[in-house]
Amino acid sequence: MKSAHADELDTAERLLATASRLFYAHGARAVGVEWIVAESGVAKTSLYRHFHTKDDLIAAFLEREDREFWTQWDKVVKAVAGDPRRELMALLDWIGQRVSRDGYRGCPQINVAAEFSDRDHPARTIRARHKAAMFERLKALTRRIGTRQPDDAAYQIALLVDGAFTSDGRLSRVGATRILQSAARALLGGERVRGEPSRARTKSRGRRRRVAGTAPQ
Amino acid sequence: MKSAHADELDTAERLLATASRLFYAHGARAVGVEWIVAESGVAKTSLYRHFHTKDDLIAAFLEREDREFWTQWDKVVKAVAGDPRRELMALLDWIGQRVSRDGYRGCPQINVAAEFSDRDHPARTIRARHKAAMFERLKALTRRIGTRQPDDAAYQIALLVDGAFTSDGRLSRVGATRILQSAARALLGGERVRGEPSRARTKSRGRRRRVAGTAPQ
DNA sequence: TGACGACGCTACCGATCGGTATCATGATGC
DNA sequence: GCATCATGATACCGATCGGTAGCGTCGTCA
Repeated sequence: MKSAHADELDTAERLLATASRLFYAHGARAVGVEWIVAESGVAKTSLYRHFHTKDDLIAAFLEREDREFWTQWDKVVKAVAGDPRRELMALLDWIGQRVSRDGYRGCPQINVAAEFSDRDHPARTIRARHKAAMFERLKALTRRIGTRQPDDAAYQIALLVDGAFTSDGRLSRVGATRILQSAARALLGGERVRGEPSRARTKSRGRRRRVAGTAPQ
Repeated sequence: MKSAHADELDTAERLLATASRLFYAHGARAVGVEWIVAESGVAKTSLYRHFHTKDDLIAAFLEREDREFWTQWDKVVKAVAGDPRRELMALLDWIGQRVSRDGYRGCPQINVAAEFSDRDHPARTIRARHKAAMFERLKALTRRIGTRQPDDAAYQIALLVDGAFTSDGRLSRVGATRILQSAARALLGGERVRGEPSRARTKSRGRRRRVAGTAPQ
C-alpha cells in the first residue's frame, strides 16, 4: 500500500531495524545518528522525517522490543497451553535459551533505561510498563498454578528472570534453563502445607510430562 | 602525609567522590568531564593529572564501588557471624534495604558495564570480577549451610540478588527483604530429601532466632 | 503532462565531547 | 630565600554530537 517496490523494506522499518541492532549492541548513548544513517543507508533527513528526535527513535526501539518479546512469550505459552506449570517451565526454558544466545547483551529495557536519569524519559516509562506487564503475566500464572501466596512467587520468579537477563553469560555456562526451572520448582513447591504429599499436584492431567527442550532435571 | 590542610578531602578523592555520584545517578556516558569539574570545584587539568583518561575515572569509580560493597558485606556478616543461614538472611536483609533506598538506581557494575560494548573496557572486566566474587561468596555460604547442590543454590540466589538490583523500586514496594528471604528459604530448604522433617536443620544451634531488621515471615 | 510525495545529497548549525598546552599561584621543605 | 610540587585559570584543540535548510531526483497517480 505504500509505493514503488513493496518487496523491499520500508524506509522507516529499515531505519528502525538498524537502530535497534546498534542500540542493543552498543547502548543508546554510544550510537550516534550518523552511525545509524551510515549503517542503514538511509539519509539523515529521512531519519528525522520519520522520527522527530533521537529519543523518539529510542522509544520506537523499546516499543518494538516489547512487542516482539510478548509475541514470542505468547507463542511459547501457546505451544504447551493448558497446564500452567508446564507453561511456566516452557517460558523459563525459552528465557534460558534466550540469555544463552551469541551476542546476548541483557534486557534492552533494563540496559537502555539505565542510561537515562530523567524519570520522564520514554525509555524509563516503557521499561516500567514492560516490567509491570511481566509481573502481571507471572502473577496470573502462579495463581493458575495455585501456589500459596502467588503474588510473592510471581515477584520471586520475576527476580530470577531479571537476574538471568543481567547474568552476562555466567548463567548460560552452567545451564540457564536448568537453574531457572529448578529454582521455580523450589519457589512454587516449597511453600506447600506441611504434611501434604510433596510431589503430585491434585489436578494432574498430563503431569510430569517433559516440556520440549527441557532438561530432565 | 600529603600537604597543606590534611583535614580537607584530598583532590583526587574529591574528584572521585563527585564523579562517582554523577556516574551513578546519570550514567557514565551521560556525564561529561566538564560536569565533574564544575561540580567538584577541581580544575580539569588536575583531573587529568590524577586520572589519565575518562575511562580511568570510570574504572576507579567501579573499583571504589566494589571495595565499598564488600566492606559492607563483610560488616553485615560479621554482625551475625557463626550460623551461615543467619549470615545469608542478614545479607538479604541488607540488600533489601539497599535497593529500597531513595535514589537507588541499580547495581553500578551492571549499569555502567552495559554502556560499553567493548569486552576489554575496564567497566566490563571489573563487573565480571565483581560478579564472580559474588558467586564465590554465595557458594561458600551455601556449602557451609549444607544445601544439596550448593552451587546451583548459589547461582539461584545470585539471580535473585541481581534481579533485586535491577528491580527499579518495584521490589521495595512489596517488601524487598521479605521477598528475598522467603525465596532463599525456599531455594535452600526446598530440595531436602523426601520424608525428611521439613523444618529443623540438624545442626540447630540458635535456630529460628530472628535476624536484626528481619520481618518475622 | 504536471502536481505531489518520498527520498537522497550536501552543507551547515551551535554545542559539547574528551583531552592538552601554557602560565600563574601558593604552600612546603630545606 | 629558594627550589619543588600540587593546583587553578584560561584558552584552545579536532572530533563528534543532535538536528536543520535547501535543492535535486525519481516514481506514482490523475
